[in-house]
Parts: sequence; structure tokens; C-alpha cells
Amino acid sequence: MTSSIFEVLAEPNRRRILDLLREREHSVGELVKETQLSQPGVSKHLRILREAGLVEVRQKAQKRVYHLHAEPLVEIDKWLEPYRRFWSDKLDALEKLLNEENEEEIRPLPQQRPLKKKGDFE
Amino acid sequence: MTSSIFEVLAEPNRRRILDLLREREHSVGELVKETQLSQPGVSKHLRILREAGLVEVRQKAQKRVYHLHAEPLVEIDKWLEPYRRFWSDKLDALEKLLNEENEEEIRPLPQQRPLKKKGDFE
DNA sequence: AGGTTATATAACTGTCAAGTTATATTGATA
DNA sequence: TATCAATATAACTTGACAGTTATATAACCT
Repeated sequence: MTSSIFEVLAEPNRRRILDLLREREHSVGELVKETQLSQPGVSKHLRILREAGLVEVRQKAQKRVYHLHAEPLVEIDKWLEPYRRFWSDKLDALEKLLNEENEEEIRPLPQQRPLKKKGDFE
Repeated sequence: MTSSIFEVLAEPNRRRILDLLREREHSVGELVKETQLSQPGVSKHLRILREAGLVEVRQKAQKRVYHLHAEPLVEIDKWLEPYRRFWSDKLDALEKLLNEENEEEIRPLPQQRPLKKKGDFE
């Protein structure tokens, strides 16, 4: 039901909506215009974003105005943290070296032939 | 076929595999032991991770040893970048203020009653 | 009250992803 | 060479999700 923040961000339209809300708040109707989606489609995504705590709503006359609440993105940032030290190529090389200290023989990886599929014959 | 980095990371088992590879390289068999998955299940995830450039393989006897290649995660970090300024509560409040300058009347949001569903009667 | 506007939800549909089992491929070894 | 060990792929099944249309809800306006 309520999905992980990673799953929420996996959907491109949702990232698009967040990007739009980063600039300024938008009503549902405005978001419909900015996306390729139907109105219910947008509302569905907004619900998921709301349940993830990434957006908040205000009512303004008949409209519902959504704005960004970026705080849950901190979780992504935290997950990323221990990976940061691997990013530089130089550090990569160092890692590699440390890993390979305990290794024996290393052979080049041969290209694997595709398996025989259903329709294949020879 | 090849999925976005966000989709790749949306799958919990794949994040788990990356976490394991962050500590040290692992053979497929080792990863099978560390996860709840069948061997083909692990291989399938490894293929997706490979196609995303997040892991690399070496052959060692019959084994295939996978190691982390974290570089593609930079894309996530970059995506996150423009959101960082929203994280602090203080900045949030400032944003809010700026947004609300152009607003008129603001009313509290009433709780919406659930719609009538198929099986409902009165 | 009745009509209009704006949005949320229900119900349905089709696609795809993730898991499985069975099998092919490849390297090592007896 | 026959067998074992390790892994990748094929084929299949299932469930979840994203999209749709139709409709309910709610606020505004006359």
C-alpha cells in the first residue's frame, strides 16, 4: 500500500511532478496540463506522493494546491552516503587493489554464447 | 529493457545486493546465501545491475565474482541536488512564505468522506 | 436550489516485473 | 571423457501498478 521512497521515485511522472513543484506550487489542473496524464492519473500519483510525505495540499476555493515537502528525500541521501567514497575513479582503483589482494588466478571473461531457444533448430 | 537507475534501485533485493557488494565482492553463490532468492533470481537481478553499470564481473574458476561499480549512482546524487535547499525546516518555512505571498483566502482542508463503493447500500 | 468547476475515488484493463522451475553452458576434476 | 559445480538464460505464472473511463464529492456562483 504505502511504498518505499525508492519505489515512489521510480515512476517518471512522479519525478516530473516533484520537479514542477520544486519551482512553485501547482493545482491539480495545472499539473494535468504539464503532464501527459489524465486528471485521475495525476490525482493517483499525487496520492502516492502524499502518502510518502513528499507533497502537501492546501485548499483554495475549489482547487487543491500541492506543494513540495522534500524532507523524505533525506532518506535517499542517507542511503547514498556510504557509496560516495566509491565515486572517484582513483578511489575505485584503490578499492579494486584491496579486493584483489586475496585473489588467485584471474582469467579473461569469455563471451557466452546464447542458449538454445524454443524456436531454434540446427 | 534497460531500466532507469531509479527503477533499478526501487527493488529491495537489488539494494541489498549493492549493500553486500559495498563491503566486499561476492560470487553469485554467496549472494544466493545472503538473500532469500533462488540462484536464477539472483542472476536476474545481477543482470539488471550489470546493465545499469552498477556491478562488474570477473571470472574465477567456475565462479563469477561480482563487485560494485558505484559511479552511476552519481545520477541520483545529481537529481537530488536541487532539492537539498528544501531540506532544512527553516528554509521550508521561508519557501512557504514566498509562495503564499501571491495567495488569497486560505481555508482549512475538510476531511473528505469516502465515495460510495460497489457493495454499499443505504 | 441548480449548474459549473475542480478533484478524488472506484472499477476495470493491460502491461510488466519478479519470482519460479527446468535446462543449457562452461570450467574443473576424476 | 564423464561427472560435478557454478551460473546464465528460457519459459512460465502471478501480482502489482499505471493508465483509463465513469462517477461521487465538494466548493463556488447565479
